[in-house]
Amino acid sequence: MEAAAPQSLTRADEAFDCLQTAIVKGDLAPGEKIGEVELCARFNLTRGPLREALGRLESRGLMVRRPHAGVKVVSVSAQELMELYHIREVMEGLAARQAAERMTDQEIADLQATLDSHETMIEQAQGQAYYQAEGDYDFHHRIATGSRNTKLAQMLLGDLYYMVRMYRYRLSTSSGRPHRALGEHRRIVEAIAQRDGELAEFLMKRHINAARKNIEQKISDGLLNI
Amino acid sequence: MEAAAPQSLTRADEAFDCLQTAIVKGDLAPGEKIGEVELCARFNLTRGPLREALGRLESRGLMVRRPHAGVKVVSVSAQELMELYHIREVMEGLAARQAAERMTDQEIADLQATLDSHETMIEQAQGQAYYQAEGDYDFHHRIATGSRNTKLAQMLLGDLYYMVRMYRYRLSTSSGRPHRALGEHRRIVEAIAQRDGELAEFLMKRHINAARKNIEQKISDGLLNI
DNA sequence: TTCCATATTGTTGTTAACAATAATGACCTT
DNA sequence: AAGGTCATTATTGTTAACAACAATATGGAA
Repeated sequence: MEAAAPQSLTRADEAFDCLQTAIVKGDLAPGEKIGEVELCARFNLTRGPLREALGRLESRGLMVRRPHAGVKVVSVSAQELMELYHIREVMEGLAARQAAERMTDQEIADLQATLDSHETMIEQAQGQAYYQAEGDYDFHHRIATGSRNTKLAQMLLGDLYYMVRMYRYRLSTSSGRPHRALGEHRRIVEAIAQRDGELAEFLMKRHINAARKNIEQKISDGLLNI
Repeated sequence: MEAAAPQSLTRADEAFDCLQTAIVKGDLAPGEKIGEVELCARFNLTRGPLREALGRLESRGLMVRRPHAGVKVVSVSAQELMELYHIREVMEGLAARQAAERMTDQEIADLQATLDSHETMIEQAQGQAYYQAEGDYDFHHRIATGSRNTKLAQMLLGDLYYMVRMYRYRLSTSSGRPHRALGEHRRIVEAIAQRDGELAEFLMKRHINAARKNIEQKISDGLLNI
């Protein structure tokens, strides 16, 4: 399929993207044992690039692979999901602090404008939580890159977010508390605009902590079955 | 070479380990462009498993690979090394906090015993900083696994430590302040033994922060050329 | 009927040959 | 002489065939 071939992208990269999005979207169910040839057929690939992609996925913790026994999508327990949020809390706290020190004024202005558009989206389509989820992702994405900490951004964007998003799709948008989250986003950006790194870190940590407790609550109420 | 074939380990894993240690030890210089066939010859591999290992290394940020242009070991600037320490600070702080909550009494006792052996090592072989470096690695390794946070341990042990160790070898043991570091280790373990997570987190963050400033100082003094 | 051993089968791991692309050098033009 | 363009070459990316291993099913014995 060379319909949407962007640029000189290798087949292995293609395979990697395909599989990653498939996992995140839930097209490949966690725990499901899946053969290589079946994957090849499903994504129009050959085993060489597929294997390379599989290795990368495994290295990122999205798949587990026992020698000669096949691969399967990793299944994360509720407990492990909470652990992911604990990691996010400290790492994104750091990202917010460094972003407050390093983002350009232009970037901060753009970020504020983004929040405005998120607000109108939420008001217009209340209930359509999809935009909120995307907006939330966009917000955290910008903070991560704004930290100018290459490795930090790489770990957040390349590792953690994919695992979290994997559950976002299944839980149909994590929080369901769009207004409150947006308010918290605004306060974080205000702190960044004032170049108050400590405050930005504190607010970001509290923000993610709140999100974690929200999910924890839902799970204990039996509203979410992971 | 089946001289030291431990167990049913796939060739790709073998290749991955070989390359990773070669990078960490400095046998593969950063920035050096190296061909696949040359790597195959050097490590007695074929291109299939090598390629898979290369993909994993790239995904972990230890190598960069431009399509059709070859691979090269990533070269990290002094600034980026400092960023790694910032990340370690928050992540290992979290690890220490969770370790204080979750390590077994036995594990804590073992950890204390390990510190004792480190102390005798330092006293006996003052100057032989290698053991100190290994001991330091061992200490942080135990805390990471003791957190019972799978993903956190994976990120620390699988990603960050390798990049840091890569420079340890080049700088011939980072700190050169063994006694002070050991004292800090002791206080951290004390906090863990008392199940004081907050204190353990605080002490661990301060410990890594001190290590970072130590290196920063050496760099600004021109004692280290990265 | 249940348990174990064995052979089969289907899978993964590996290898080597093939094709495509980018780097390199020579030649021509300005 | 300097710059650019084109052909060559060497490297990477890909493919398909081969080998090895593990899971499974079948048959027999207790």
